[in-house]
Parts: sequence; C-alpha cells; structure tokens
Amino acid sequence: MNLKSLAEELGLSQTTVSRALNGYPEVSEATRQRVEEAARRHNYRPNSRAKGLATGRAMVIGQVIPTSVQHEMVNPIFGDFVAGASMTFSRYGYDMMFTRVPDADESAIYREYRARGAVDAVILQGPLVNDQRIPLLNEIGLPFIVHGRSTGIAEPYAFVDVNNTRAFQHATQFLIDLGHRRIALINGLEGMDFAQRRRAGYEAALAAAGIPLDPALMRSDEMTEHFGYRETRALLAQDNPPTAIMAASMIAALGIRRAIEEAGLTLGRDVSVITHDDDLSYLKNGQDVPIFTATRSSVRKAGEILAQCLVDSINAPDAPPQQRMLEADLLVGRSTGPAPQRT
Amino acid sequence: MNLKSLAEELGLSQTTVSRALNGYPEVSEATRQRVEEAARRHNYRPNSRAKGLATGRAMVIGQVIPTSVQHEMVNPIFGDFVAGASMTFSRYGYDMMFTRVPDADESAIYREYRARGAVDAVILQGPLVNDQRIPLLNEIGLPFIVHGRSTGIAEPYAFVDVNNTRAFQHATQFLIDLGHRRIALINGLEGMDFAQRRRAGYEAALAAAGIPLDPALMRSDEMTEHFGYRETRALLAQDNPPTAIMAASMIAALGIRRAIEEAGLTLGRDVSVITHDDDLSYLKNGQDVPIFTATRSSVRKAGEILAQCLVDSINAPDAPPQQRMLEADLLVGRSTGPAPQRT
DNA sequence: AATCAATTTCAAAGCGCTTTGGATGGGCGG
DNA sequence: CCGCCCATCCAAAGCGCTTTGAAATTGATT
Repeated sequence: MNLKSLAEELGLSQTTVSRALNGYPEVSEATRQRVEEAARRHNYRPNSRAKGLATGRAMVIGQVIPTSVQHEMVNPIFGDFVAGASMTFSRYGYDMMFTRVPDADESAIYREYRARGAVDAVILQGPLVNDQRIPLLNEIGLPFIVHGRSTGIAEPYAFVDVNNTRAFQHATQFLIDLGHRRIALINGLEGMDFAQRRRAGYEAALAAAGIPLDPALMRSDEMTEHFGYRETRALLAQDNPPTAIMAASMIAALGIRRAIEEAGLTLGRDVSVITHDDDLSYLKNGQDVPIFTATRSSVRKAGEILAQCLVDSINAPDAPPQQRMLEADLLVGRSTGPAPQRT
Repeated sequence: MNLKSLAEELGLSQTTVSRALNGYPEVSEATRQRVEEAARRHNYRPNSRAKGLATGRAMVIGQVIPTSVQHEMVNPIFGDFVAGASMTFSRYGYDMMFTRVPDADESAIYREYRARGAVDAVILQGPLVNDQRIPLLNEIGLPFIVHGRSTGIAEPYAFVDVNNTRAFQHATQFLIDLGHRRIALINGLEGMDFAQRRRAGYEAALAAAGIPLDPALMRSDEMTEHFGYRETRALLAQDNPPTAIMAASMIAALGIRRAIEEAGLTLGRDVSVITHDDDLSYLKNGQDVPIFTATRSSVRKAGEILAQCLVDSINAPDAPPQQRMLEADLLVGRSTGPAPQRT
C-alpha cells in the first residue's frame, strides 16, 4: 500500500492524504478522520526512502561500533548505551544505524555517511584525549554528539559525560578517610579521555591528603577481567602492596577480586576496592547491598539523555552545542573497609 | 555532489555516469576511467535513499535489540554478535539498523519495517521455544534469519545455531568421567530455546550414565552474575550438595565462582564448574589457560556466518532457507577436577 | 445576488538515483 | 559507396513521497 493507491481509494489527491497524515492544518477534520482510518486499516506507513528523499532528512542516527584498536574489543557498555539511546530515538522516529569496517578508518566512514546522506547525525563513542574525529566531523559538517569529552579540543562540541574527575576524587577521598595510604589505580587505556580524568581525580585526592604519587601503583590498559587480575596479582606481590585499589570498571574489578581471593586475602578487609560501575544490565553490582563500593552512573540513562540532546540539536541546528554533565553516585558496598593496621 | 552535477561536469549523461560507476559493460573503458577518477576526486557516493528508492532495495538489515522482558536486560552477547555480523554486512554494502520500543511489541516493529520498506531482512535474536515471531515473519513476508533455533516450529526457516545439546552432553559426560555424580545445572530462562537444548544435553548425559535427575539441582533464570551466585549459594547449602555445576554463561559462572569461594571452597577441587563461553571480547575466559573449563563457541564468528547466510539468501530468494550448525569446543581449564572423595 | 476571504482540495514539480528504449556514429563486408 | 551491426551514449520515465502554487468550494458580507 502506497500513497497513490491510498489516495485513489479515498478519492482524494496524494497531497491531501499526505497532509492529513502529517497533521497539517489545511485539511478538514472530517477528511482527516477518514484518511487516518483508511491508513490504519491498510497499515499504511510512508516509505522511508521516499520520505527521506523528499524531505532531505534520513531520520537515521549513525554510530561506528566502538571497538578498541588493540584487541578488537567491543566496548561492553555498547549494548546498554544503545538500549538507552534507541529508546529515545524511536520516540522521535529516528532509527539507529551501525557500521564497523575492518580497518577502523572511522574518518572514511564519516565522509561516506555524509556523502551518501545516510544519516542526519552521528554519535561519537570512546573519545580520546585530543580526539581528531571532532575537528573532522566539524569540518565535513556532519552533526554529532560525543559520549564523553576530549581534553585538548578547543572548538565547541556537544557532549554528554560523567563527571569522572569528581567521582574518582570523592572515591579516593573516601578511601583516604578510611585510613588508606597505599592506594592503587587500575585505570583504562591512557589515551582514553575518561581515563585521564579519573586519574586526575585520583591524583587530586592524594595530593590534597599529602600522599605522594607512586607510579608503581598505577596501571592502565584495556579494561578486561584479565587485566584486573594480572595487575592486582602483581601489585599484591610487591614489597609494599596497596591496601586499596581504585578500579575503572566492573569487569576489571571482577579480575581484581579474583586475584585478591586467590592470594588468600579478603575483599573489603585486607584490600579495599572501589570501582566505577556503569550499571550494566547484565552485570549488576549485587542485588540489594552493592558487592563493590562504586561510583555509579547508568550508561543507559546517559544514552537516553544523549539521544535527547542530539534530537534537540537537530531540530535547532543553530543553537550552541549542548553539554551535559552527569554526576556519579558513590555507593558504599562490602568491598571497602578501614585500612588494615600494619603489624 | 550528486549524479547530475557530476555528469554535467564530465559532459556526459547521468545514465552513462551511473553505468560507469556500477560496472555495466555498455560504457567504454576510457569513459569509465574518466568517470571513476572524477567520482573519486569529488568523493561522490550515490545518495542512499535515492538509490534505494530507484532499486527497491534498502540495503539495510534490521534487528530488534534483544532485551529480556523481565528485567529489560540487554543480552550481553549483543555487542560482539553485532561486531561480527556488521563486518560481513559492510563488505556487501549493507548497513545494520536497530530498533527498540518501550512495549517490546516486536510484531508491530516487523510490520512497520515491512510497510515502510525500511529493511531488506531482519535478524531474529533469542528465539524461544515455539517462537511465534517466526510464523509472523513468514506471514508478513519479511526475509529473516534466526540466531538460534526454535523447537516446535514446523515451517522451514533459516538459522545459525550452536549445537547446544551436544555441547552440554559432552561437557556433562566429561564431569561424569571425572567421577561426579551430583551435577547441578544453572541454566538460562526456561522459555529460551537454547536453555531447553542445553538441559536436554545435560539430561541425556546423566541418563546415559544411569544417574537419576534431581530437580533440586536444576535452576534456571536470567543469566546474571547474581543469579549464579544466589543459586550456587543455595545449592551448596543443601544437604547433599553438588560436586559439579554446569553453567549456561560466563557471567553466571562469575557469580558461581564468587559463591564457591565465599563458602571457603576451591573451584576445580571442591566444586567443578563448566560453563558455556560465548568468547565475548570483554570477558575472555583467561589468557592462555582457560579459567573455566568451557564449551566455547565464538558469538562473533556466529555473527559473521549468519550475516553471510543472510546476504546469500537475499541474493537467491528462492533457495531453501540456510541452516547452519556450529559445534562448540570443549576447552579444559582449571575449574574442573576429579570428584572429591566422600568422607 | 454579487463579492470577497477563508477553507479545502488538487495538479505538478522535484528529491537523486536506476533503467528502459532508443539514437548516434564508426567499422566492416559487399 | 551503401547498408548493417555493434559499441557507445543519451533522454525520459519512474521509484513514493513532500511541497508549491493555484483552483475549487464554502460561508459571510454587502
């Protein structure tokens, strides 16, 4: 069923039927009713491509699937983020489209998106420090919003980010208040902007307490279970092992816990751990009482908010870019306790 | 840059330029070179919507984001599956599109996809036993392929699935050979087809060994860390606790391990665990030696294969539906050992 | 009854591409 | 030198929608 046959059946012109369905005022209420009824009866939906061609809008948001270059790892937050964003987008009639290419040459994808008119805007995931994708997108004129931020980019851009610095500063402070002095940081990849900010928060808290930084306590890599395990094992084998660990993700924290227990130590007593928790649906931090003390910020909610910002900015292209900061909650669970007394 | 201006600049007709770029024979090699050079120079790409409108093909594959109805949980395999599938699709010029709606009324989405002509085919995730989405898709004439299978559906349909029954039968057999007699099953949701098949494999192995089924050892629910933890805790508190556990997912297995260690027991010595491992990029089962003995089958590879099958079937619509079975490997790790002697 | 404005409807153009059904011209055999 | 065929190119239609500009209808006003 297309517009033409629907119009013929109703004895109306395509114009009138189109206007009736799109809520234009210049069509009588009686006619509108009649058209809507017929459309419903035939389950009529305007053809996406034809509509897009006529309006010049794709009603599609693009996203390059965020994989780390190193191990081709898909970002574990991907599913939940998309679930959140997609919820909002579908309410406004947008579809989400994903692309992944072998060479991870993202700039080529963006240029292609633009040239093909495939999308109205894109979401930029996993921003690096001084991420050159941002000037690129501005240059080619493809509207976008960043999930996260990029230190070192001067030009304005829209983003939704968690206040990582503050979250990690508070959390580290919390450990210091518990008497910890040897606090390790198991962080994400150095190049990632969020990792820099978390480290900054960690460092700020230590500095405020007059605790000198110890590079031997700071590790960063891709946030896998194995990374958390490996580094914790190494940390605990040191001469002067940490009594507490700040971790950048739940998944790494699982490995941290494994290493702690394997060493015959008890989480929250011998070693305290605070992790960032993206509140992933498949990896809840315990049921009622959190397993880990955590800085929590729902990535799904971030997706919803980001989608809303993007829709708004598409509808008001001349408005300045929206910038939203989300605060993480510090949830106290069973993985933290007072620093053990030196014997 | 569009076809028209490109043609004007070259002093050719749109027809010729279009043919040159699409590899038709009725254009001289010299002209083709000239056209291709100009297209490259201007970074010309045909507008997706215009091309789709003219050809009647969307070059888009749809997928409803697989969330469990119960807890709105996004399937943790989502990211890796998409990464795999998207790889293949992009090679053939297909984009992937995702939709998620509040009410999870998938049938409405499929009807809409069809009516809008938004996609050429869809991927069906997480099939249930006797999944009614399959007859629905056949009825509305939307090409599709199932990731998994659906017991009880008589009509033919295309699928790519892991041989879950055999995998779990072998794994259970492996435990039996190690002397285990009390083997628990921590399975996915009952309604899921894969859960039924895994249970069938488990039951078959027990039956073959003459071990009676004990319903007290069989649990099923959404495969979260907490579920694994909770049920293992309960199992270990029983009068006659299991000496081994078959688990349906790595994430559940993490909770199982937590419960075992919390009970002061040792994984692989006091309690053996075998889990299914989808080989998720962010949750590798150890580095060199697997942490868990596991039935492994890469969901990313499944995505690649499934995408290939779907592309093939789109290109040969009259061929019978493709059905691919993947075998899981049994990887022996450190989570299994001989059954402890009763004292 | 005639006029005018407002309301309602419509025909046709246009979005950017593919594809059908010619048109054009050069090379070849007769 | 003529006619035919093949290689090469093109004009125009069509995909299904929106939107412009104009026409038809209605009702109120003189």
